[in-house]
Amino acid sequence: MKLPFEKSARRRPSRPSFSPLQPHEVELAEFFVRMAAILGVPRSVAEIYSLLYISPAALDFDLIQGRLGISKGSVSQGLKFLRDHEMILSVKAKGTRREQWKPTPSLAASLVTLLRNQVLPALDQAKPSLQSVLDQASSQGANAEVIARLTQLNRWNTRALELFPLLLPPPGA
Amino acid sequence: MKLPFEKSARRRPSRPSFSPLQPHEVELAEFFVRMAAILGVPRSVAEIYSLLYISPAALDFDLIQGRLGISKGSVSQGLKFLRDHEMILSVKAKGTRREQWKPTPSLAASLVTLLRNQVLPALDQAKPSLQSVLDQASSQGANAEVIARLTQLNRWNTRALELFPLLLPPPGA
DNA sequence: GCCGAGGTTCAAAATTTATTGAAACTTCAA
DNA sequence: TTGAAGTTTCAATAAATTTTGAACCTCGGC
Repeated sequence: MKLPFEKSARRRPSRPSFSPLQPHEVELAEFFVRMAAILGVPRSVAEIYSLLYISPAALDFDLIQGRLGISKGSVSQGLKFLRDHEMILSVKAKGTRREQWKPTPSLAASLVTLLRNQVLPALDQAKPSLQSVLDQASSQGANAEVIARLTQLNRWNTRALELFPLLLPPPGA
Repeated sequence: MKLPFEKSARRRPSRPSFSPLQPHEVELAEFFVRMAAILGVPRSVAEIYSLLYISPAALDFDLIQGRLGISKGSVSQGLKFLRDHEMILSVKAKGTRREQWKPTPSLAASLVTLLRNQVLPALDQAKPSLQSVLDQASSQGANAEVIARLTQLNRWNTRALELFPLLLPPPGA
């Protein structure tokens, strides 16, 4: 299961004609990559975020691709992921067609959004299942302790569904 | 990155001579598997936990292996993981050599332990790196906004390291 | 409309992670 | 001690996830 910190951090070469990552940029990327890994977010996504995070100005598609030395596909998918979770913003300078990306102001808010998006649908989808599991267990005359556990699990699920939206309202709420 | 809920839940046959999982047992397992996946915990581990969770009595190694239809190695590693994160307890009946397993009383506490064990070492290891990143950025006269971001990241890291132990004291504290 | 810069898609390839099972280890009972 | 039940290890294999890149969109300007 990817026990803590084996030989991580294999580096990629930047594309020629783009400046390679500086040591401190690499170090920060490694930090983000490790944190992201806990939530199963792929390295390329963490690298993109990290680069935006440490860059003074917003970056465009080509620069990201060039400096990180990853494929167009990865950049596109990575930016999509980050966009979807509201972790980055586009700052399109007018008169140009290219998008420029920078991190959303609050990393904390970004994390909450990410978590919400990962956890909420799972809880939501689970709701009927959990009830059904409890019903089946009851009707089969299950042990009292098991019933208690399942009841609690249900209660939690419901409570979490109620609480999460309060923690950080979804966009447009 | 394992986008939410594709075709998950491929089932495994129980070993012959062990009763196959009941529908409600399967349903609960699917719930745990999905939740676990968010934290990158493998399906076999979640299945083991789920089975213990819904079983009226503590289960031994063979029963777990038989009913889930997984290998000895997986059972052993799964139990080790769950043990290491204090999510299960052994209830060895005296006069017998076999261990019997059941879930720790509080699932909530188990989760906190799991998180602590995954996150804390990462934060801890990151501390010097983050400081160094900040130093390098400063000495290279980085943009004020970037410095602010990095400073904040450092602050968070430190605060998290201080707070986590309070949330749930490590065993033996 | 047409063109091309700017991005997206998605099947195939590369990589990472999980699972298996046979061999090795431990421990208790006799 | 010895023997074998009970468990762990770990190299090999299987499965899952990520990355790549070439083909394919899409939109704004001409």
